[in-house]
Amino acid sequence: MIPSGSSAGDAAIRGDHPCFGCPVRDRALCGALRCDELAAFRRTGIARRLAEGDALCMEGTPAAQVYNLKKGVLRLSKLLRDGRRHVIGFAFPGDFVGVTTEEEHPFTIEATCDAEICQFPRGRFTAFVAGHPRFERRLFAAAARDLAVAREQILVLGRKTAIERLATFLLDMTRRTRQVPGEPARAELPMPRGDIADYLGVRNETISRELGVLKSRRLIRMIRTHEVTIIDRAAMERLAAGDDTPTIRPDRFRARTALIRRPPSPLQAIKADAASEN
Amino acid sequence: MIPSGSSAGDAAIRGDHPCFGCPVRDRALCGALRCDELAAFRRTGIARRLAEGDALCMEGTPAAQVYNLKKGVLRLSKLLRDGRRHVIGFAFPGDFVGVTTEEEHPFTIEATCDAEICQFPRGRFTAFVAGHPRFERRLFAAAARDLAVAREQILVLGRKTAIERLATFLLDMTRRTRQVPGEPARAELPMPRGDIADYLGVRNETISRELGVLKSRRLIRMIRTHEVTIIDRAAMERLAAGDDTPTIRPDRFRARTALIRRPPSPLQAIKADAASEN
DNA sequence: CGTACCATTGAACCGTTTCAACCGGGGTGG
DNA sequence: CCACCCCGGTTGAAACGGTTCAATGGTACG
Repeated sequence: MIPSGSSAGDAAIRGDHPCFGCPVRDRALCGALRCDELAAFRRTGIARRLAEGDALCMEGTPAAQVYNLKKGVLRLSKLLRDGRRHVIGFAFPGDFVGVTTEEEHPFTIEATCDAEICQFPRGRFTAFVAGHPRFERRLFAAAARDLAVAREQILVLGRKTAIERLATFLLDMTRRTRQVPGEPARAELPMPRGDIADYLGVRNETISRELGVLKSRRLIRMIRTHEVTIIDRAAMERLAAGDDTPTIRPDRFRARTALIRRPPSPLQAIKADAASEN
Repeated sequence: MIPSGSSAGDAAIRGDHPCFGCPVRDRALCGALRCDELAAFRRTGIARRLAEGDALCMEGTPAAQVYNLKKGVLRLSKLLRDGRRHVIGFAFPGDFVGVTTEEEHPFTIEATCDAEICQFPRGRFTAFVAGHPRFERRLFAAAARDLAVAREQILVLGRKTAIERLATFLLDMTRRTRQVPGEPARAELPMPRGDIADYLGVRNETISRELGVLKSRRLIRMIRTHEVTIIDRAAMERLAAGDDTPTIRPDRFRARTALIRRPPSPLQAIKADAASEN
């Protein structure tokens, strides 16, 4: 709806630029800034390194900072009062996290492995955003993307079986993993099984078991504990989309609650929709 | 983070204004517009009435229109390929729906009961937004709220039990229902049980059963099929927050996957977080 | 006054969890 | 240097929560 601002950072960054050598300089929001703007922005924050397990912020604490991930993978999670944890999502290099309109962080952010970030005081970040509409548009576009992703995950958690969730996740992870052209798709899984389980709303034993099933069905191959390759991508896509041909009970997966009460809608809607785009 | 623009529509709308008598004139995005701006905006779209079950748009079809709900409740849903349905959310008066950065509608939007909407061609809507920063800010704020809601729902679907999901939903619905001060909280449920079930990721039989449990536990009272009152709000809040005292097996709900690897973080983070806000 | 549809209730079944044992690699200390 | 331990991952067996299938009740509507 709102076009993301075109990249403005064509000029090469020189050695004295604070973002010199930054792996995400062109990615994400930073890419929307001119060289000098970027430098000014960068100087409002500081760089930090995180070890595996370090927490950036805790759910419920004041949201005083926002973070830009340069390297590694972060885990965003929420807790129920009795200790049940759910992983809302993972953040990858280039992602901004901790950006919220609330006063408190809505979730805990931790490193699943060694990571590097830039960290900006919220007030200065907000002020900078307000002064740079192109940056603001990108931020909006990122929020819109996050929203679409979150709603897709709602579908995953609300209606997919364990093996379908896992297939969906593995396919997602291939998009986050560097691919070798011509070779079967790889998925690196930098987080422990428990994190994947808490992300997919199942227990880690289930992740192990269903990985085993995918393996025995020849859909994937385990390279290492934290790396798989997709052997039969088409079958994986079908499985993830909820269009599997079940092995055991052929009648189990037929239509459940389809019920679309009335197709697109009578005359009125068709006329209205077709009539005017712009 | 980005403040929502202050309401600009103080001047009363006169009888010749296209929004005269509109129940959501001050709500939502419209409230960000001056009287004349609002009139201009309103004239880019048309009003429509929907009967229960009418579809506004279908998942996967081109997103040609955006809609502003004036009256009634809409249901946003997605389908898996084999027909399993999930309700992503409900829309209430004042909500804008169908706003997306994608080319296609990410979900189907239908009326759960008779409803009234205004409908705007996407192109004109986008153009109007681009020309009215205050409006755009509100849109961003709405997206941020939707994102927070979606992530809360992820927690619900990922980790809560059926009865906890239902308690969460009923409490949410009290916020969307007009309350009588001094009386126990009411929740109107304008949608059928099947919609609630598909929203909470369970079957409608489960909704019936768990409503029965809440009733027998004296937490709620059923007024009619589509209205309940909350008798013990504190207990409901505890239940919804995952802090229930289970009746059957006292040991079942103890901490599960708590494991916060390292508290807030070592020196570095404390210093950094405390040091600078703005 | 039937009929259609939603809601409720019952009983058997199944997918996932729970609990427990075991495996294997990497780091540590004797 | 190697035994030991620790911890994440895997595998097995039993239990449970929610589903599935089926029958019944209730109510709006033609």
